[in-house]
Amino acid sequence: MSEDRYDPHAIERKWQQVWEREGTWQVPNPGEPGYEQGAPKSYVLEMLPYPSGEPHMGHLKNYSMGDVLAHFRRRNGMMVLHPMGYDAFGLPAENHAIKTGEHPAVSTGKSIEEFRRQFRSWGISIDWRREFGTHEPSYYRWTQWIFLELYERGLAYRKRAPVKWCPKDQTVLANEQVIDGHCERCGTAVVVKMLEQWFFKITDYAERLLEDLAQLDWPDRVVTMQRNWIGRSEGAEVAFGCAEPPIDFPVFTTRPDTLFGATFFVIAPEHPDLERLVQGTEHEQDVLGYVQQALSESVAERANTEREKTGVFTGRYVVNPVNDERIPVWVSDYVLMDYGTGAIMAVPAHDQRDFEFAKKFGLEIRRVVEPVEDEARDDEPFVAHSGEERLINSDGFDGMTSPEAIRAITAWLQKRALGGPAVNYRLRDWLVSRQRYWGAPIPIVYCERDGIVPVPEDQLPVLLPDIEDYAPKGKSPLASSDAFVNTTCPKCGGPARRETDTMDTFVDSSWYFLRYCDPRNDRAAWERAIVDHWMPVDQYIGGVEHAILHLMYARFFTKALADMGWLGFQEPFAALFTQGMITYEGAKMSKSKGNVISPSPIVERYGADTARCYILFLGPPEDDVDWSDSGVGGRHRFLNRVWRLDVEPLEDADAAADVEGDARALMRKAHETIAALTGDIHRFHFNKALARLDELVNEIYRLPDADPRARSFATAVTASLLFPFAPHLASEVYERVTGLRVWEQPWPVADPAFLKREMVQIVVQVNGKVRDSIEVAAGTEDDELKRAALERPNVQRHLDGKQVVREIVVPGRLVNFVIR
RNA sequence: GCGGCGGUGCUGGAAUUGGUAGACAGUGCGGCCUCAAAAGCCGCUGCCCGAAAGGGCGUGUGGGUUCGAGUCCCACCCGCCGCACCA
Repeated sequence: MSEDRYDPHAIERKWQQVWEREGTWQVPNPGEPGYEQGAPKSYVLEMLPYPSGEPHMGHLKNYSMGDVLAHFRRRNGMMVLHPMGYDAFGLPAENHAIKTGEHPAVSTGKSIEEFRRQFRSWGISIDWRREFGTHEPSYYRWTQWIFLELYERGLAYRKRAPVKWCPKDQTVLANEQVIDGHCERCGTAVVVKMLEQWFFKITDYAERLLEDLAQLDWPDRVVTMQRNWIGRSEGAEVAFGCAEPPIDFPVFTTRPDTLFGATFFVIAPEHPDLERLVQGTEHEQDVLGYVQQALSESVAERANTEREKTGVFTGRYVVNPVNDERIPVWVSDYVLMDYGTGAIMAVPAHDQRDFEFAKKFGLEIRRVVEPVEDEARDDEPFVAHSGEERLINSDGFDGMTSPEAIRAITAWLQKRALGGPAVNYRLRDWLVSRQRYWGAPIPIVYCERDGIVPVPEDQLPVLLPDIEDYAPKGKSPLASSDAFVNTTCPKCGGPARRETDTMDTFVDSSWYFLRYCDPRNDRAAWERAIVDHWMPVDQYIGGVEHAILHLMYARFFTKALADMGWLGFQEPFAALFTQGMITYEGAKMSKSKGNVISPSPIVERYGADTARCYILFLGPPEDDVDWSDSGVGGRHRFLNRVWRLDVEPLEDADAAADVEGDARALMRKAHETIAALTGDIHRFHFNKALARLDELVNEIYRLPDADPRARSFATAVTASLLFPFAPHLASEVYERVTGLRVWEQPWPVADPAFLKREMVQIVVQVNGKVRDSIEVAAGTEDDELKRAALERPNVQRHLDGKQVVREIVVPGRLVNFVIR
């Protein structure tokens, strides 16, 4: 085979045609023809791509990794589900439409076409029969159905609330889509607006989302991020009552032991009861003016902790339930509506922020917890909380330690129905309305008589209409389509208006992994038995940037749908691997920055096998790497060397069982490689796996005169192990050597008989420094080892007649002489 | 501030339990082949001393444990990531 050149394009075309023709990577559902009863299933899933432009290096890496695992698991006897689809709704396509007038469906369609073409050219082993885009009515029909299911159970609700608004994209955003006060998509500073919007009640699941993290085989840092995001904290809820007007203000605190130190009260500018509180008072104008100003500031400005505290007095007082003291109510933007109850008791002696506020406005600072030592100064708050401090100025609780007081005061409150133990979560409900065009319409109509009416299931999908003008105007572009908006009430038949907002695209991607199991079902979103068979995803692979958003939402959907009886499991992704990003010149690749590197020039020049191997050879897959093509040639050279291995056909796998000498060493190397590389794949050490194949191939080249049977065997092993990484070349080489199809062969198993070494190298140290090494038969006795070591001239020189005080022998490893 | 991760040649990286640091690759240099080039093949490529044999140093810094430390312990420095006026 050495005469002809390695022509990756011819080889890749050939094998892709075979797989295409034979449907090699299709996997049947249980009960369908070809389904192997009793074979373990494995669902290998890479996060679905957002189709914009063409694939970049990150996609190549993601799907190459997934493909290695899919192939590996198939050859280990598993039925592998390995599907592909497109997360096709979303802002970039819509913004493109605004700029060019090209309908998002058209630009998205083109992009999908290109993604599909390239994925196929990479030879990724996908069951293409299961492919879909989330923008297809046959898909979003069921997205809408899920919305209605959530609505029916009170998990989707409509509410007027302060929400994050992006002035550039002219749409609301979920909390999770606001990064450091800026829009996740376009980077514009986000502001707060009062709007009526649709929410999903993810907070009902906070505790379970937290608890079930324990059963997941996920990277620690992703689990930590989710835990932080859910933000569970234990404390107490305490009601502070206002007499005039009569309003109760509950607060959450983690420090009920400091209740006697509460000298004032602060509520957030967005607090729904604020207007009522100040109505008709002389402070009303001041307060409303302050609220106006606070709301006009960007979220980022407000989050700046360096800034001096601001606020105004409301003229009202609330009563501290532990001592009946009247304390003044202030409004300030340092209190967030997003956390707790939007109101706080201020304890300036023991909280940094309250302290700053009290200093600025001359409010009382009363210490109620005594420091253990005299470390606390009067010009700063005492916030330490080691458990040893004791209470003062707190009536019957004086002398208790903080932890004791927390329990005692909480119990005291509970007994009098003034409060009690409480758990607070940072997690907020998921805002899903978007005032944008390119998304799944929310399947709701508004009727003057019947109010909010869900679109009946048999009228789904609510189709996204074609429109002329996609430009955002502060409300959904769908609102300008009379034909869409005007409808009849499903209940009373009277005139009604459709909801014109669309759903956040994260809704689409919160259940796509379920649809892959049963993608052509037009009677239901899925059949439970089929989904229960494939799910959960056994190995999920994707970028760490989805650690919170997508992964939290998908978990929530799974739990909610399981509670409804549609699913028989609680967690969607049993194991997760987060790949590192491929940057270019230090920056994240993005179309807007124009620094996207496409894999296609490399595929065109060197072939897909080279591209796949190179992207996995770059380094540990979880690490970020800066793109450079400087090593592509090296991977291509390696594949070329595999191609040029000139060996005789291998009659059968045992042909080389009894070879001797160099051939024996080669056999051992082959078996060692099988053992080590198999472990590498289990641990996602793909770069190491490929390095081991380099070593094996180098060894075959180094021993041109070894028994041809051993060389053939080693070559077949190389092709077999290379297959998950470079499937086309590996198929070709394997077939030429063995006449067989490599993917139909079980994954090779190392033969322990070949792993045993008859000779081992023993390092000889003197005082822990390597001075020589000796080659001895494996299993040589310690005394014999020491004797052999002592004979070495270089060892002698270092011993130099000095006294050996200790001899350490590590079997199979080393001898160390300790001298004085 | 809180939480997490990391620091190894010129570069990407390797080194199960503490046991030959630098596998494998890239880059560079030298050689072979060739009319020439490409491709390929061979050798060298951590720093310092040495003709060589060999020796000294070396895994962010300082200390410790150990016969032996990239690996374990303590302190520190630097970098990256996540969260953050969280009550």
